Amino acid sequence: MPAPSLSKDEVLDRLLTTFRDKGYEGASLEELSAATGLVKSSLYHYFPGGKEEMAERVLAHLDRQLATDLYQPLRSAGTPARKLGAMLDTIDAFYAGGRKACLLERLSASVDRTRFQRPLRRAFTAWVDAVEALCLEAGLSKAVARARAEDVVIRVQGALILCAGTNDRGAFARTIKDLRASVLAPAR
Amino acid sequence: MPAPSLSKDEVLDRLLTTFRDKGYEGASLEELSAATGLVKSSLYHYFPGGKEEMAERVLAHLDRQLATDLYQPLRSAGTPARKLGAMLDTIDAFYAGGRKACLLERLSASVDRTRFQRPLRRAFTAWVDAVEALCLEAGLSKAVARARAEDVVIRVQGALILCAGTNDRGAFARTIKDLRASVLAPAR
DNA sequence: GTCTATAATAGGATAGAC
DNA sequence: GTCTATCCTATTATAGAC
Repeated sequence: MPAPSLSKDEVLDRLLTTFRDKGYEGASLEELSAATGLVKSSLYHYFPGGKEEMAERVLAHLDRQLATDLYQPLRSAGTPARKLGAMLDTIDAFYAGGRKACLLERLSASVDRTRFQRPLRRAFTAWVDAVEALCLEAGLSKAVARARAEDVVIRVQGALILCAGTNDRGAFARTIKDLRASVLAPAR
Repeated sequence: MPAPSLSKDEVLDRLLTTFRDKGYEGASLEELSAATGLVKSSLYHYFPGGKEEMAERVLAHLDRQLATDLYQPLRSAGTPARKLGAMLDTIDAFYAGGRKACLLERLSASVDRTRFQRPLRRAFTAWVDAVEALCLEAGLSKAVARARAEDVVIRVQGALILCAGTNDRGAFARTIKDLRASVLAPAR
């Protein structure tokens, strides 16, 4: 009898993990197959467009996850400070304290990046926009809010790179800690 | 007659460009061959260890370049403020205002990254150390200097990611501008 | 929908002539 | 040192049975 297959979301989760860990070109169909338990031709059944379609669908999947887990809480009730803290907790957990890479970064660096340009831009912009709204809610000016929001994304991404490069998680922890204190601080 | 061959440094420069633009797994021998004008077996003559050795040697090449162009000026005569400005000018030019990726980031993200772990760590550490020394020279405390130095690398790397992801150079320009004003500022 | 089997090609690497 | 020619394997992708 056929093996119990994973739900679509679970398949996308596993593909996401593989793309994030190996990068787009580094993730072979063999590995994507092993990760999902689906043989190659089954993957083509779900994703007729092959690897590119897998990455695109994974990106859309991540977008939905982030909307639910990261952005939506920012728009809920609660003080800006508490919501910032919650977002940074989520980010810290999501990247396992700097141990895990970011899919957006991995796909931004892929050879086929132009194929993913639009969704990547959307994803990064959504993140910046959500933090900007939080900064505005906390009373910062439009210009400062935008800069602070961009800076959150920049420093999280940069810290992930430095951690991966030095094989030392310290920089990520310090960055998160610093962001907790600085993002909503009054403009000087 | 044999085509006039490139100097070793020129070969390494071209390989560097290819690895930086395509990433480690994205840079095929075909492309590395085209970039250098050397046929595949000629590349193996120079680099018997194949692609891995190419990347390692390119990394060492970059290390020498950075020592000369980025770190050495920081230790020369001049005020810390002027030297910071010069470093940021060099960085801005080196990454073409955010258009070009960073080789260190690309190799940190490669599947074979453990192979490059040691030189990558060395390279990132050298960069942080050089900026830290500048901060100390400017009178900042040891702890603040270290944090500021790490932050420079983190924000440059992060800004490159955000620019690549959003296809918009603005964030890189703003980051460089912000670093000019903030790196050596007195601790609050 | 899932599988086995296989095609078609690209990738990394080597042999050996000049 | 550089080339042509070739090998072997991995990779993407497809055909077709169940």
